[in-house]
Order: sequence, then structure tokens, then C-alpha cells
Amino acid sequence: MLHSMDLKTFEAKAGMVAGTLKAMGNGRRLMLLCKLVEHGEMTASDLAREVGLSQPACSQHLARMRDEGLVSYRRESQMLWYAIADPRVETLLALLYQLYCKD
Amino acid sequence: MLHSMDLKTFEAKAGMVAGTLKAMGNGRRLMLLCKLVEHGEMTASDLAREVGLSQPACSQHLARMRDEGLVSYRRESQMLWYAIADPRVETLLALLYQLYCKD
DNA sequence: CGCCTCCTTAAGCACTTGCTTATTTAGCAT
DNA sequence: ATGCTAAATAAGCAAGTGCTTAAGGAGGCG
Repeated sequence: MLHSMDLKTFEAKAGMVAGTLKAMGNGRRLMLLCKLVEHGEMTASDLAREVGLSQPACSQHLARMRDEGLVSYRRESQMLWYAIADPRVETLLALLYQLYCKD
Repeated sequence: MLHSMDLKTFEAKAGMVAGTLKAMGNGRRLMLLCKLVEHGEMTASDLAREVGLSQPACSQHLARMRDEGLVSYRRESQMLWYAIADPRVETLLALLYQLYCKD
């Protein structure tokens, strides 16, 4: 249980989980993740257009989420196809949808 | 479903959910929330001591989470007893524990 | 009242975030 | 090579974050 950890371990765990939440805790990034859940895989330019971001702004958000391990991509000629990399993130998004978006 | 929303509604929903994630997306605030789940109710000074924060820093984190509707408090003479205000946050924390902290 | 305790709020400051525009890299096609 | 498209990266800047110290409220007790 969480309360059986010493403070250092607790801090470390909390910091890591908070990193994930922080990476998800932005309106545009959350929209990108939702689109990826919906479509499975999308190109960077499609993602940018669908959530109303400029190409560089979108790329920076994707880079941030790559660094945090939330998304990954595969190259297909010029295009990069992005997808959610961590199943736990999909689980989280499913719960968020159920809690905040259902009905 | 999310993908049936128009962009404006999607933005608004995502922004609100992102607000909650952002409020949770900080190591110390996440620790505070965990402690509140664990103990049900705690005073501000107890919270500060348990997560290793100065008293003003802790108060500012609690204010932030109050503004976002995550926590609330009741006064008992000089002491303020804090608790988690939104059952959805407890549900989220339970999933986070299961996904990231179990074993 | 004065004084103490518990807690919040304010002010200041280094650091981070999220956009912009401009530039660069990578791949495909002339 | 040149040119074109898809995407990342860099630089710059306003706004937000998270601490610090210092100053205010709010309630109990002499």
C-alpha cells in the first residue's frame, strides 16, 4: 500500500505518476490522445488539423508525450503515424471518458 | 462518443478534464491526495508534515485543488480538516494506484 | 484586551509551459 | 542535383508554476 512506503519511495512514485498526469493535463494534448484512442493511428498532420493546432505546436506536444512514453510513432515514407504507446494511458482515458464525458 | 462532438464542445470538455489532471499532475499534490484517500480527513498542518512541505507551500497546493474542486475542508476551531471532495477523483486515484503502484 | 496557534494570502523570483515564426531534416519525385 | 511535402527542431516571448519569506485573518485562552 502507498502508506507503507517510506517518504523517498513515495516521492519517487508520485513524481513518476505525476509526470504522466502532467503530460495528459493539457487540453490540446488530451484532445490528441482522444483522437488516437478513436482512430488507433494517425499522422502528425491529421492530428494537428483535427484538434486545431499549428504544425509545430502539435509536433511539440507530440514530442512531449513521446518523452513521457505516452505515444510512439512509425514512419511510412514521409509520414509519421502516431499511436498510444502505453496501455495504462488507454485505460486512464477510458475511465476519464466514463467519469466526465458519458451522457 | 467523443468523436461525435463538434470541435468547440470537444475543446471545452477536454479543457475541463485537463484542468483536473493538471491539478493532480504534481508530485506533492498527488502525495497530498494519496494521504487524503488513506486517512479520509486530515488537517493542513498534518498534510504538510506528511509530504514534506512548508506550511505555506502546502496551503497553496490545497488552495489550488480547492479551486479545481478536488478537495474541500471543514473548520474545527482553529484547525481545517481537508478531504477529497469529488468521488471521481477517488476513482481516478484508485485506478492510478492499481496501474502504477500495485506490487 | 493581549498572546498564541493554525492557516491563508501576498510579494518576489527562478523555472517551466505553450505558443509564434523561422529554420532544418527526411523522404520522394523530377 | 532541384524541388516538393511531412515533420521536427530552434529561438523568442508572454503567461503560468512552485517555492521562499513576510504579512494577515480567525479562533481559543489567559
